[in-house]
Amino acid sequence: MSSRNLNATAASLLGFLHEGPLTGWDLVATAQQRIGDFWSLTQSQVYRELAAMAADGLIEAGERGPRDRRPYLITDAGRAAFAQWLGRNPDEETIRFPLLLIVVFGRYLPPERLAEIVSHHRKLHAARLAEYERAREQLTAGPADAYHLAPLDFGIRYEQAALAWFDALPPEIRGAA
Amino acid sequence: MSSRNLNATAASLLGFLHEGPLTGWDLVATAQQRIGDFWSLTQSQVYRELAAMAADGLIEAGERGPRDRRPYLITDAGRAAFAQWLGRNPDEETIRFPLLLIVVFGRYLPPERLAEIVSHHRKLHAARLAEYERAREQLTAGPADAYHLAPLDFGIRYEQAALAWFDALPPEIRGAA
DNA sequence: TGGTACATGTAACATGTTACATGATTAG
DNA sequence: CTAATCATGTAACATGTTACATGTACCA
Repeated sequence: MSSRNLNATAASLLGFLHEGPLTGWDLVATAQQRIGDFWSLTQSQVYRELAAMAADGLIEAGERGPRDRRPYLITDAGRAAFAQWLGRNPDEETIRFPLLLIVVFGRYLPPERLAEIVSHHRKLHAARLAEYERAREQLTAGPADAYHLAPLDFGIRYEQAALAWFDALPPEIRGAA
Repeated sequence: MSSRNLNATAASLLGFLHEGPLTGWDLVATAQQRIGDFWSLTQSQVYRELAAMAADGLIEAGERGPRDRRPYLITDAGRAAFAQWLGRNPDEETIRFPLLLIVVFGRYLPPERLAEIVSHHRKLHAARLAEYERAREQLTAGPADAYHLAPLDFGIRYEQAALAWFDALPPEIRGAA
């Protein structure tokens, strides 16, 4: 019961556990699929948070199943902690964009190399946009779920804005016309 | 000379030191102003990286000036390390967007509260857009500097996309019409 | 029967955050 | 003379990343 206060990663795990017991492994997969586009986490982190939350009484481990699967269930204390976290004003987003650092210091790089880096990243964004659009088709095929659609819609708008930015870059950065 | 390889934060400090010697304090201010919108760093981190880079021979401390100001100058090894870092393929950006977590779990929150949170964040984004636009006016007033303008342009497009997203949210999330 | 995917966990380290301690200089 | 700002730095801790160790079950 060390009772640190909940971070967003731990809180998200509690969120998923509202839908039923899940193992660490399942939680990693669920989180990557459902929030991975705007909230990254690793397997190590998940097991660490699960151990801490179990110690704090927010979750409880069930019996081990096949392959040592160990499902966790949320407790009433866990539900309360989640509700408390959810009602707080969330922090503003942080963006860490290494490519923009390269651009800022672009004068120190041979122009062709800069253009190559930029063009490579444009491709990555185009691919992500395509992926998001496929995901949206899948989501909108089933019953409407505004809460899942909204973040995806953000991703789509974000990638569209990014592509427009790439295309508007001046020749010093983007390379030959 | 422990020679870890350069992280983006340390590399950025080296980038700024190309323009002349700066103290830790100056570097914090410079970094926050020039790259703070897409690469956050704290004062603690800067002093830590400076100590590490000095130990690695990438920078050298000059004589202490008034108020114990301690300017650092980049060495040839530092310039080489920077060039090497700059030429690498940068990682993809990471976005950590707590508001989207709240939205994903929005079904567990009273609708008015969700709408309130969302509306508050919309205001923050509108304010950031206004700030960026002011900054762009200032930048475009002087001699054109594509390398600084480009990241700012990204910020503007990003905030515009964000605002459009807010305005397109369905009533379940955004609140009453 | 051998490879792949499933599953848990630890260790070590890098990075990021918050708070504090200390003192110098400047402006009012 | 006093408050604000400048300036350096440390300490403690939270979070994020990478690599590894161990073993299970399924499927071709």
